[in-house]
Amino acid sequence: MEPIARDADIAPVAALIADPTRAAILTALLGGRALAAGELARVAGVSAATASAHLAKLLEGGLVDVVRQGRHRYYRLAGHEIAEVLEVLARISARPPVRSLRQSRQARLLEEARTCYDHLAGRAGVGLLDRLKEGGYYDGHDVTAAGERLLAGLGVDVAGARRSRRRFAPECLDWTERRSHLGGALGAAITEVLFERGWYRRGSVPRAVVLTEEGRQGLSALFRSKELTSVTPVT
Amino acid sequence: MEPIARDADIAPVAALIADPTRAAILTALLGGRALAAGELARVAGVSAATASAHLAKLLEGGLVDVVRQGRHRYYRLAGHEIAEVLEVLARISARPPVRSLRQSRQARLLEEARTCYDHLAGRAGVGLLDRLKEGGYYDGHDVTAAGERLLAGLGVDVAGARRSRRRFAPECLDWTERRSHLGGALGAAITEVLFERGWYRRGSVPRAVVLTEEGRQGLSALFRSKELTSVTPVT
DNA sequence: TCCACCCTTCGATGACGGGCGAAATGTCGG
DNA sequence: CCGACATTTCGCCCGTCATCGAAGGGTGGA
Repeated sequence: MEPIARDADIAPVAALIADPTRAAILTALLGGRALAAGELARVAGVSAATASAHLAKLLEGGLVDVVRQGRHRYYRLAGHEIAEVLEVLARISARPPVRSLRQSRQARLLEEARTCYDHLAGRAGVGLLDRLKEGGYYDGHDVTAAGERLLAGLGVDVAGARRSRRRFAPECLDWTERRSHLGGALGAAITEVLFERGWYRRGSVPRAVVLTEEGRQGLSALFRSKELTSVTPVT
Repeated sequence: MEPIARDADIAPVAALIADPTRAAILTALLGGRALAAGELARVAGVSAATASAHLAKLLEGGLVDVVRQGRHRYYRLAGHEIAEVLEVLARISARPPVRSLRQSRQARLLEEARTCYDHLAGRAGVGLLDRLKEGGYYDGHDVTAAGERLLAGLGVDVAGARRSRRRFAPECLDWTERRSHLGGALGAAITEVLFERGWYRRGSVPRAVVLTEEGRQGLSALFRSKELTSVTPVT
């Protein structure tokens, strides 16, 4: 890891993302889960052969990892840096017009709550950060003493996250809300706990997640104030 | 500015960056200055006709702005969001091997001090943030009272930066140093003053900047501690 | 052992896009 | 109004790459 060099050349990596099929694959993987090659082919709307060729290129370029399990090959993003690139690109990309009712429903689900690789995003993610700040649990770049207690009570391994080589608790601009949610090692650790507790579960739409009834109660008890997400349920 | 949509499609923007010639043009513009079409053609190593075609596409895609001045057309990045995308891409891109002595000199200059669109980066940028933190002028996401005084004394319009719609003072991972420098509205405001005072001036290499003798003295007086940059001059 | 299934490799096809030179457009200085 | 210069537009060539069907290679279940 010795930085020896002159200007990085960003063109090859950009070229990997530039193909619509590969972009669809990468976006699907932003959900954080590893998906099988066949699923990815279906999501991207191409034949298995085509998807396989694309996955080979993404692998070669270091954008994805693969884990072989029996006759399946599960692909996932190669790390959070890759997810960050995709998110930043999304911020400056036009959002295509809504074409169908189904798409607009999916859009609303994604805006409400989704994973950004390994941490919570969308209104839910932004709202969570707001509550942490309002309650004096987070001061903009670190957890306060009160926050340390709150998160320990939930079962979040704050010390472990702090030990990570990754940035601890950076704010991360949400591309739908245009406001910050919590990213980094802490954001990932908290999100992990939210899933373990069953407060959120993965939705049917690839990257979407949904607040469960336990989650609604747990979070409102935790913060004793307004709802974490908008009151109107997304249908 | 109503976010209505479903998933953004990142492929078109990525495709704009994916061409090596366009990537060279965009990277050159990361210096923050507006450059004429002819200069960009030379930098990218293509004919004027080719560069023009690329610039038209970048313009169409909203990645660059153009300002016409007489028979010249000066192109510049369309905003700091674009610069952020390029920086994040650079972080996950391989750095090509050094081919010549001239390139390795340029590489060292860029690693020492450069602009990242509108704020200071490289060892100089990272060092500046370190000094601000060490001196208790910056607490990780905002300026302290002491910092407010220090910067006011320099002539930095902190209040103006705070009023900006842009994020005020986010830390920004430097892709050569792999540590943070100061970005956002405040990073830009400070960098502007550093240039106005002649503490830094633009170097011959596109994005590089160099510390002047006044700058060395001014900064060391300001922080009364170690040098802001490494002691060995870059030759 | 054989079949069903998942995935990759192979070979062929077709389209998209970057490249240049030459000519056209526009701008400045006289 | 004219010649020098910056930039764009035009026409053409050519390489690259996405795509698919069919065949091949592994893996798991019966």
